[in-house]
Amino acid sequence: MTGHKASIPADDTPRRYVPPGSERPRRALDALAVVTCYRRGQEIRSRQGAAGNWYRVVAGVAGRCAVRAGGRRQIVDLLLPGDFFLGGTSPADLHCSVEAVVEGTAVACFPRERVERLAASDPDAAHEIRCMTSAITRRLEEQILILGGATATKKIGCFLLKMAERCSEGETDKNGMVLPMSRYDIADYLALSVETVSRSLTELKQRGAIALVGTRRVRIVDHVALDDEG
Amino acid sequence: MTGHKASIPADDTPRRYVPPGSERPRRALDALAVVTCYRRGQEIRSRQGAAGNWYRVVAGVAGRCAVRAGGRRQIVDLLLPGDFFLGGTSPADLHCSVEAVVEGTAVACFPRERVERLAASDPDAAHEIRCMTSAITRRLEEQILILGGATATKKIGCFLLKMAERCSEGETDKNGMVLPMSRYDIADYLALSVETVSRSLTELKQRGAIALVGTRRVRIVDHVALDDEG
DNA sequence: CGCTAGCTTGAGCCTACTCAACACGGGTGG
DNA sequence: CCACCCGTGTTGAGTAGGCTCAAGCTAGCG
Repeated sequence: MTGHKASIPADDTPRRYVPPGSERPRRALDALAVVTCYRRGQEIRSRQGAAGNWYRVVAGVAGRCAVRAGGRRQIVDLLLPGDFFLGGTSPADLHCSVEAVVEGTAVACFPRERVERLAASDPDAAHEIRCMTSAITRRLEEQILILGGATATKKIGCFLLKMAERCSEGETDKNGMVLPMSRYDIADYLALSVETVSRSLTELKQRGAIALVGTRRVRIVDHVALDDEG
Repeated sequence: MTGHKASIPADDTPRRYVPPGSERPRRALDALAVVTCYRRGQEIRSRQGAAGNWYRVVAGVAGRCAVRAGGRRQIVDLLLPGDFFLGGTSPADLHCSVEAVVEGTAVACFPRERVERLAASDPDAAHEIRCMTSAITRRLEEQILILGGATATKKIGCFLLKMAERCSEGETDKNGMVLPMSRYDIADYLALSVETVSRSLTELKQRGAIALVGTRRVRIVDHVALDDEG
């Protein structure tokens, strides 16, 4: 497998982030947000009480990472802008952290107690929290289906479809989407080796299922060929 | 892979279940429960509105199953007594169902609207619901870690450890635990072939990491040997 | 210019899948 | 009772897919 050691970046402290004007507050929850900006590879963790805080990715990409025995990294959950996640409550014993996958990832933090209090007083907010958790569950289940896939090429295919659908807000796919992560990150996300990721992508390209512009930009040509049976 | 087609059992309708005396009502939620008993392989689905109901396994084992192109079954989430799950909100397009893994699996159903109403009025119940969802999330994340494991033997090892810890309530492991599922089910749960599951178990036995009594009863001898690096 | 990080490609090996055969136990029906 | 079947589990032989190791290639940057 990869064995891609978690790269420790320059350790300047995360700096407070000024929310851009395009991000308008939408819900009662947003009043609680504290947005912070992280460098690539930097660990995302609030300064106040570690456990149970809610987070939302505002920009960039984050990943919940576990490090296995042997130094292999696994990205358990990949978080794109708009995705919520719960910090601190890691899978049991496994050493698990959340880190920024791309430079300048901005993450909003919602302190646990304040969320709890808001949920207790505001039924709408409570309902929204339940929707957030069900979105998390759906992501994880889809990831399980991808990981259970038979071959590497099918894993990559499903991954690309899922990413296209998750990235599609913003720029519609005239020229395809930009993969927001390196081959190494994809490998750690799909439990493959980097070489296999690269080979599968070139195979899909030669098959005519996708088109690659540079290394990061992907345009999906044949959706059916990427689906579970290709 | 397995290709173990979902076996269709005799289709008598699920019959109402009389809760045994040992199950005392513990929470406000339990007042909403309707317990039903299912035969092995039978699909678990409430007669009233399909989507969004809460469930809890009372006895037996249930599994959230997806069927891939090619007929392969994958058990996305394995549910033991005490585990909650949310019905209906399947992973997107994939045809997904919940079915009883062992004969006589009893499942309590909590109708969606009533749970919602209870959550809106009772902060304690709302908090408990949040705990249930975080338990679901933890299960799924651990499953992702297992599926991302390098070799089949490590997958099986982690699976056995996890099962031992989840089954440990009740009979402590004097003579080990009883695996509540067939090799086929384990294969579909870990995305392996049945033969590989069988081979890995015998390998672990010969290595002295586990002891097998018959086919279903497993006693874990060397916990460390089963952990991620063996 | 050299360095590094990211990406690709090749060669060889090893693991897990496939196909196949067989053992075993519990049904069911003659 | 035995014969038979079916579901389950194990084991073997051969194959194919992915990992490892290794080399080379590009782009960005000091």
